[in-house]
Amino acid sequence: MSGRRSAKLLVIVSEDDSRKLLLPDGIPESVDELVEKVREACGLKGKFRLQYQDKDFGDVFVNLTNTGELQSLCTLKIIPLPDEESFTVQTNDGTQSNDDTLSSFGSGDTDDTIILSPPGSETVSTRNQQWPKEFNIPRFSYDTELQLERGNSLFKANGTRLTVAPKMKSDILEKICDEIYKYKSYPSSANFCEVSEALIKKHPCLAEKGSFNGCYGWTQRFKMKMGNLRTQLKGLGCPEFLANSLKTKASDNAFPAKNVKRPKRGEANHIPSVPAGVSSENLETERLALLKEVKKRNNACTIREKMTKTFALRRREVVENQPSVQELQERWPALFQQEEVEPVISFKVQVIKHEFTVV
DNA sequence: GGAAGTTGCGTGTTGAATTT
DNA sequence: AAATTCAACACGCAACTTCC
Repeated sequence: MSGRRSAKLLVIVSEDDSRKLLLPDGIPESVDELVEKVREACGLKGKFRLQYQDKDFGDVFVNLTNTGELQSLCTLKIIPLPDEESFTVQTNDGTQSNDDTLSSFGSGDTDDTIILSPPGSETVSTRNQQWPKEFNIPRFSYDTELQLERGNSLFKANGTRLTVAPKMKSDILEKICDEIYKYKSYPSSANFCEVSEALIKKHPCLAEKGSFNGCYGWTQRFKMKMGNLRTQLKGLGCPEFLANSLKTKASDNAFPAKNVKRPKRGEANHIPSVPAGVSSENLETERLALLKEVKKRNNACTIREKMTKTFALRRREVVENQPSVQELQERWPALFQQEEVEPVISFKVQVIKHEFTVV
């Protein structure tokens, strides 16, 4: 049991905000009491749940249902929950902030599991944020913002809608698709719909007259812009899209899609970018080093670190070369160790759950 | 189970707007 | 005026869904 002895806990409020929580009366017996203590100490508003590091599962964060799991010096993580009121944090200087990082830090989801993010994994993939509950419309260029401001006040006054000039349209499409790309390269129709609804909610002067929801045209434009963006990125050699390219795989250039299976819906074929400052040669050296490390005992930490580092190289091999299991086993023996398999299974479960929430 | 219809994606192209 | 950019369109195809 938690006992009545004083306790100290580390509370991770957000990615770059961790705080020490002193509990002179010890760890409370109920989770609700503890939540209130954390809320008071950190100045939190809105709903959140707590997660603790579970020793049985290699210190991954697990939802806290019983304070008996805790001891002094344990680490707690705050997971903001979707709420009618937005989640806010009292910063150390007393001001309140609605921290954007929170939405990316916590899952912001109603799932009971967390996304496994081993240390340093954020450097492996450039896209580590889940699709937001409410899509944030980015700031456009000064020109566009000025016109929108005027347009919106005119719309308020007499319902006049703004006629969007081509330059302004380009600016809106580009900025929004850049924002979309932070989360997904293949958003669903529902995603596009959310984005265009968020756009006309923020800028009502952009609503369209003939459209059933006022933004169908924008939805179509975003779809096309994302398609054009993918083509553009593929042209620049972005491996994520080269892997999905039909033309590079087709023998018959006249009909590039002929006899070439497209990836199934939801299949990412994702190849993450190589971390900045790291070359493929470096990664190959790391792979060779890994071959030696797996032969040593009690070496899980080093292996995990090297496997994380070489994730991009491994994905490239799998997607581009489609090696057999045997080849993969020879080149990446650590991949078949229990420590590496478990996170993969967890991740797959996450992906499946995510697909269900999308559909 | 299979035919028919729908959706989503990549590709190539067009034409208007913009830049050089 | 020529070159470039980019939104938008048409098309072919595979994946997927619906209907019988």
